[in-house]
Amino acid sequence: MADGPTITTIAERAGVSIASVSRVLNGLPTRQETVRKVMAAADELGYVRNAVARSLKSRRTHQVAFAMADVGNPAYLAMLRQIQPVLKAAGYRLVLHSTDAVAADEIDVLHSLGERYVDGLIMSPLRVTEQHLEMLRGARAPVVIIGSVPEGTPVDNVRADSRTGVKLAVDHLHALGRRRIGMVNGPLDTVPGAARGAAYREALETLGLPYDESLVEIGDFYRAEGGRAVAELLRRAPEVDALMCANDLIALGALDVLRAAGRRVPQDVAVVGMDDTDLAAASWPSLTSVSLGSAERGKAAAELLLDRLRHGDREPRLVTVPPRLAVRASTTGEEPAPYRAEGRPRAGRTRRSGAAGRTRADEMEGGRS
Amino acid sequence: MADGPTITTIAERAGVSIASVSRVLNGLPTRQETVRKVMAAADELGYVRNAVARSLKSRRTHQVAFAMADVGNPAYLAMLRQIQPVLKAAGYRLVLHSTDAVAADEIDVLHSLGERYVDGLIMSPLRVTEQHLEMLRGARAPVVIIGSVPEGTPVDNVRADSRTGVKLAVDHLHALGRRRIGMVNGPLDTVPGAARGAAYREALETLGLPYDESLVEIGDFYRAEGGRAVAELLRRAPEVDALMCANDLIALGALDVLRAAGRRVPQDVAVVGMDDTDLAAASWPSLTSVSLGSAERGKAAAELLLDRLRHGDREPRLVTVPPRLAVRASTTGEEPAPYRAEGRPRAGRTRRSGAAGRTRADEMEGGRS
DNA sequence: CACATTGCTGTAAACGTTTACGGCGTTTGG
DNA sequence: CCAAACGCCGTAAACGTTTACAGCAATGTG
Repeated sequence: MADGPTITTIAERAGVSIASVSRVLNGLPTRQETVRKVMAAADELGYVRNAVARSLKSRRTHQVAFAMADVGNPAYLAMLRQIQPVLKAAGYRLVLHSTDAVAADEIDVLHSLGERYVDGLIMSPLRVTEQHLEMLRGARAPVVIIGSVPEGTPVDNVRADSRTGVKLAVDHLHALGRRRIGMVNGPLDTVPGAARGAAYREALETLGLPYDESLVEIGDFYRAEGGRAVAELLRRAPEVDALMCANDLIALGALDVLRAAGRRVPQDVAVVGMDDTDLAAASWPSLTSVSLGSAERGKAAAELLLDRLRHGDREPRLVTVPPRLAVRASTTGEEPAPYRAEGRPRAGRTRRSGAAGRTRADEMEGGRS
Repeated sequence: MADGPTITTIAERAGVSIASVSRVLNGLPTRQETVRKVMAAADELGYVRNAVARSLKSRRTHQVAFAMADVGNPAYLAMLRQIQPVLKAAGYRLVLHSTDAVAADEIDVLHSLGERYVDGLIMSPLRVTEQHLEMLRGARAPVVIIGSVPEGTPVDNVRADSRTGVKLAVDHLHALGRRRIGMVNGPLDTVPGAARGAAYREALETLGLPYDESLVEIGDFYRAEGGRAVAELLRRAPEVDALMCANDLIALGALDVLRAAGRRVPQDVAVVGMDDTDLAAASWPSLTSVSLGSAERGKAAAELLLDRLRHGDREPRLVTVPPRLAVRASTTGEEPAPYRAEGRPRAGRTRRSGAAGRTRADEMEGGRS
């Protein structure tokens, strides 16, 4: 790991000044002969530009930070998946922060913008406090917030429309004949929790259904907590015939508990998740889920930031991504068409009755087809 | 976004030299009075240290890169999830690269180490070519490879033991009475593809089972491709009674296609995945999967790198993470115990026979319980 | 009281670039 | 043939830090 070559090394070897080396390296007009010498020297030495020195001088790091609340959450990962290629294509590197859903960490990240190790930041805060706003107003680099931020805050903003999203889902359930539609939510003091809770209430109202507190249960945005909340809700309101879950993980927990309780999905209880993550398609029955456009939001955020980095002075912009309902089996019972069963489209399905329930491993004996 | 304060600004305001400011900021011995003045000035100006300048001088960026092959792959995400907190705790930032499984991008990342924008790199290459090795030998910063690298390469190395992993799975299937065990693999010119394919063959041999080419199908490490491969395999070898899938996504594709073909899992065909991702637990039937310890490997890699950053000259180290078989319903038919169905442990499950198959959405009418 | 020691501080150099500026040699125009 | 114009190039300053070194005042020692 011997000290790498610098433009000084190259200059010496090529017999020119460091200014010339720099000019050649940056493609500024230079005599052919000099270009040749410098290139040769650079090649022989295996020279690579020092990004740090370059950043110091140019005041551009070509790095962008993305602060996600939770590295485990598929919704944020969907954003990440879109953000990454957009930045890469534009020649930016991605610095990844995880704030573990704690506000102090989010503030830390905003504060650290002062260190100028990135040119901008994309952040998706779980809650937006007054302190957040204050830091945003004084931020030392452009910030894009994924989530909602009060009008007048000098940052670009990408929003989901969870209100419409929840309405889509509730309307769908209503159209399927469900009338006792419960909700399983995450904490109400988070931005998504509050928004989704309110939207649920509103959607019921629009449909003329009563808002019944016993049909609402608060847990957290994780599978186990979601399951627990559903168990509680089932105990309290056994007549529930549909569950609006505030995210897919909660919905998976719901499926677990419903299965254990012997309730059929969707015949007895229909289930809807939110975020339309990979898990929704993987589960069985596959999960009807409200897509809040995480991927699109990520992409939009990255593009807003890049644009802002190019034209620094623009007015702050607001982008709202419309929701979409991905209808799957957990409400309709209809599994989406699988891959063309190439070469084996034998019509009559060999479904047997007692498909589930055997338990001891050593009872198994593969029934050849 | 007015130009932020620098130590020069502070020095002027506090009436001291920049050297003193720096000393105070770094906690070097200084007169109380000076400390007070500097701190006051720094506070009033909202000073934050410029990380770039600091890095240039100190030759330490406090950044580490993680190059993953595919931001969508849950196995890499599991690594990421462990790497992130380890680095954060040690005061390092994480720069995330996605190489999209193309070798040239991996080489690029290795090359870019010369820019010295990170202190070290963790990389999980899909294949290790001669060019990789050459770059690794000349790398300008410490590298940890997750995957396998020939002995003598001067990098730390964290390996999974997929050979034992596959063996665990095949033995498990064999113990369940399966004798026609197929394999659905990814491309053989990738490191995991080659290793898993060979391990499968070897495991069969150990058990005295014949290696039958018609039971092996190559697709790619994704769900749709996996499904297609399984459809093909079913057509060719309908008697197959177990499928060893080279990762969980392929296994999900297998479940899709088996369901569509009316084969029951596990009664007709048992399915095993690899990587034990979140998807394995989410699917239904839940997926028996070989955990290759992605999380543990990520953690180990991060720790190796940090250690290397502290003691630069150490011998390269090799860590092998043992595999584990997560047994679930896709082989035993036994769903893992769900959450204690709090307050509703009604014993007899109300399983009905025709649980699946209704198709038209408007046929639905929630049967209240 | 002279001198060494101690404790703080400021000046300046360095990290590796980019870039404004001036100088020099060659070409061009009158 | 001289002056102006032009093309290249090198010197030096700057980006914002850290740190070696030297200077200086106050203290301690003989």
